[in-house]
Amino acid sequence: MTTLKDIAQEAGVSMTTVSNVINGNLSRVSKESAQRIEEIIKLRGYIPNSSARSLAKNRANIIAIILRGDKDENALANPHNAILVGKMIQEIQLHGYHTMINMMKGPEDITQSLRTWNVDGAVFLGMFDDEIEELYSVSDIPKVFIDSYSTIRQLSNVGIDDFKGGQLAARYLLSYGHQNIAFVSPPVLRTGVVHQRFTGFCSELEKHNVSFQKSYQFSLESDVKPNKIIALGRSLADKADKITAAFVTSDQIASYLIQGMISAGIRVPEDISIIGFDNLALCQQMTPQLTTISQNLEEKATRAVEILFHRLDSDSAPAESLVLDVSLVERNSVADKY
Amino acid sequence: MTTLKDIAQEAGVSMTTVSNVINGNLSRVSKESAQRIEEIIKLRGYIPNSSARSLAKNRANIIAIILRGDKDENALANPHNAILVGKMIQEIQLHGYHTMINMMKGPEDITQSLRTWNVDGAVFLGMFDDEIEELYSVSDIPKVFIDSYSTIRQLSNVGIDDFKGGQLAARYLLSYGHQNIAFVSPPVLRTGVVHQRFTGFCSELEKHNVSFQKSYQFSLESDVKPNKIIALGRSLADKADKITAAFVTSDQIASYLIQGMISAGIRVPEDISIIGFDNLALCQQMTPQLTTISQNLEEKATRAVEILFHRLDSDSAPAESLVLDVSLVERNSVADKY
DNA sequence: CTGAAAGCGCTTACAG
DNA sequence: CTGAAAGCGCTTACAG
Repeated sequence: MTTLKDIAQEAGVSMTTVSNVINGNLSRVSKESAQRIEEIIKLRGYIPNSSARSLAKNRANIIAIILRGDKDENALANPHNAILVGKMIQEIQLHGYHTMINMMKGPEDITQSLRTWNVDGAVFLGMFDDEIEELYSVSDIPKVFIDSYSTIRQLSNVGIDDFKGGQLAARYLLSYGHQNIAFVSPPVLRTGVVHQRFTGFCSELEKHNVSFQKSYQFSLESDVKPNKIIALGRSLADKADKITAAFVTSDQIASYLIQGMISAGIRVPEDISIIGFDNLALCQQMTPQLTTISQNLEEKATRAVEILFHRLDSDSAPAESLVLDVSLVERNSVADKY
Repeated sequence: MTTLKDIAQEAGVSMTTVSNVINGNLSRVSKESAQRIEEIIKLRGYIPNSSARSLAKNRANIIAIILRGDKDENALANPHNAILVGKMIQEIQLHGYHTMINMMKGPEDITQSLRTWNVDGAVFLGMFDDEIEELYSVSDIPKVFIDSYSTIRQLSNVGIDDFKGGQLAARYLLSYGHQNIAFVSPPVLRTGVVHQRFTGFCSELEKHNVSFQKSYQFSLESDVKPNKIIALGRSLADKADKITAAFVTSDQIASYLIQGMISAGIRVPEDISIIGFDNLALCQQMTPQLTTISQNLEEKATRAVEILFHRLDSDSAPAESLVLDVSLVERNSVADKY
């Protein structure tokens, strides 16, 4: 393996000089030396050893992406996460950094990975609010969160207007004459995201003097397995004489819910209208195509990385938080109340 | 930051001894020393510096996952890739290693990442056959490929029986009386996978004395955009008087194709039968639910990582290759020929 | 069972 | 514009 030392010897200069050209400090090197060194580097196929560099500089050129991974659940099987992660990797690469990925069980083992590699910064996905504080106390590298609601002051977060999303869904359904609307989601309390959507949804109903019935709220177990959702779809189908529409907080869940309804002989949207959330590709792959609240995942990813690098570039950079807009995308899963 | 040296001083022993207990060489340390050192490590929250270790040992405890990323395409937007990657990360973590992810443009920039970090091993996804050779020449760390068909001898690959997949699809369609069957896929030539499926498909037709018509083969541009697929679906719909079924080499493509057909007023499976490939969750989220050739992605991921670690554990380990089985999953997208 | 010391491949004041 | 040398935090023969 050829090292910096080899290059220096072959070029007849000191290691300092070689190091300077590698790091682009051309002001400290004569044009001729620089050129000669560049050539030799190319010729020998020299690649600097990042471990050595990281050790000397005390930083690694690595960004960590941390995914909340419940037990043996594959976090990337969720398209929402997969798209975010994929896009972030691309962006990180564009910045000339490397990406390390972790599925996190608890805050402890995360710090471990972060510190052991001198990771420069990290972005966290799907962290629960109570875990965030702990993360702050154990590690002081720049962090940005995606979709977290936390009371911590200095938190950098990129999220969407979940409250508005709930409002839009309610308003749209109301405009089609629906009053008896079910709300279907993962456990409301566990994440701020779902809670906000729920609150926005209810507030819009109230504004129109429609009261939301507690009994129309359906929270899935944290364990979101298709079978449970399909079963719920069937039981909603039984109530189709009362409930005429449902706001479902994710397209994924909506799709299975609809399958459950169909299998129970209920038609969407003729018998029950459904509106989803996310605007995944799935919406256009299913029948009926799904009306949904759209969020821009790619932008969410891009912005998160952008903010992280702002903070890396100057450690005095303030904590930025961003709330991206959402909008309603009309397709075929909502119809007039029968 | 507390270092190994700090621990050694506090424990009143040499760095050698501390290093030994950290690395589990307990045979070289007295029980008492070991215990005392462990305690101090815990107390101080000491975390070894991986860069330093990597530099000294010349290996990093990092596995790289390399994804083929066409230009600015998000490789993880494809569920097939996302599931594989997610599962591999989990497995790699279980082995106590860290995961680094790269979207690859060309073989050169990959070697760069691999070598600069002293990566221990790498798994490659979706590599084209011609790129593999180059990868072999530029880097000699253990590699395993997923779904590659290459003529290289010593290649470790985990794949599925694509040929059989094609056969199963053909046989099933034939059993429903279909003879005029379209074959829809990404460009056949570019990847061995699609080619094999096509060959298996044709061979089964031949066996039943049905000849496959060249004009029934539809290759999408390498640029697989939904709109193109939907357009193809519409044009297939026009031919529904001749073509009665289609074998589509991915569920993703099948779903859009069906949307195109539906929008053209053609029913699936009544007018045209469709069979997909992969058995993604999507199959159960769409209507009609998709009959497909099933492959076990999680196992593919697990096995790939397993093989990689075999080779890490003993460098004399032979190149293992694995061909996982496929099977047909019957759902509702295939019907008797009208 | 234990430790002194060289070495891994870089970077970075500092002096010139 | 250039270089000698210390230092980053570990591991590993080697000697005892």
